[in-house]
Amino acid sequence: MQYWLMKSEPDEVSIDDALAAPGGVVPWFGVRNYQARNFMRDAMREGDGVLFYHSSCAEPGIAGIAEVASTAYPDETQFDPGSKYHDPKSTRENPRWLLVDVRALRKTRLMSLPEMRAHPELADMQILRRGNRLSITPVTPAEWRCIIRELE
DNA sequence: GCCAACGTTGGC
DNA sequence: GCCAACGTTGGC
Repeated sequence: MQYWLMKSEPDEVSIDDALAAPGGVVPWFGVRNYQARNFMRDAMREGDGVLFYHSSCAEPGIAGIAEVASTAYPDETQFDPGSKYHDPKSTRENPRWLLVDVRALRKTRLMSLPEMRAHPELADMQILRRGNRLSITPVTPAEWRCIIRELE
């Protein structure tokens, strides 16, 4: 059992959108970074805990709790010429990009970046590091417990 | 819209 | 394999 923080742009898929999906399950499409892909492919397992993070928006921060709902499988958007996630170099025989399904469990109050920074226990979180751009990052059990406690 | 940080690309 | 140029991310 591991824990993760996953960024989503709420204009694209917000925690409300995910909760409104059938069973609260959404495919985490659009990851186009090898490190993030490898986390999904090599380390994520069904039932892993997920902090649902809203990025590139007015109020960036943790907005909900979710869980990993599948192992990795090919991201269909890479094959769709009409998608902004289309990758002409990827083939169905050898797909370059994968995704996992994520099940939204509940919406929380927003835990903002400044609030996260104010917690000494969270000081080492990857999301808080300068220049961090990775859309999927591991969260330690201690960080997870701290955040869950704060959001209760 | 700015801009720092970082990943990717491609010429050599 | 180096590295400059370029594109993207994402908070502010």
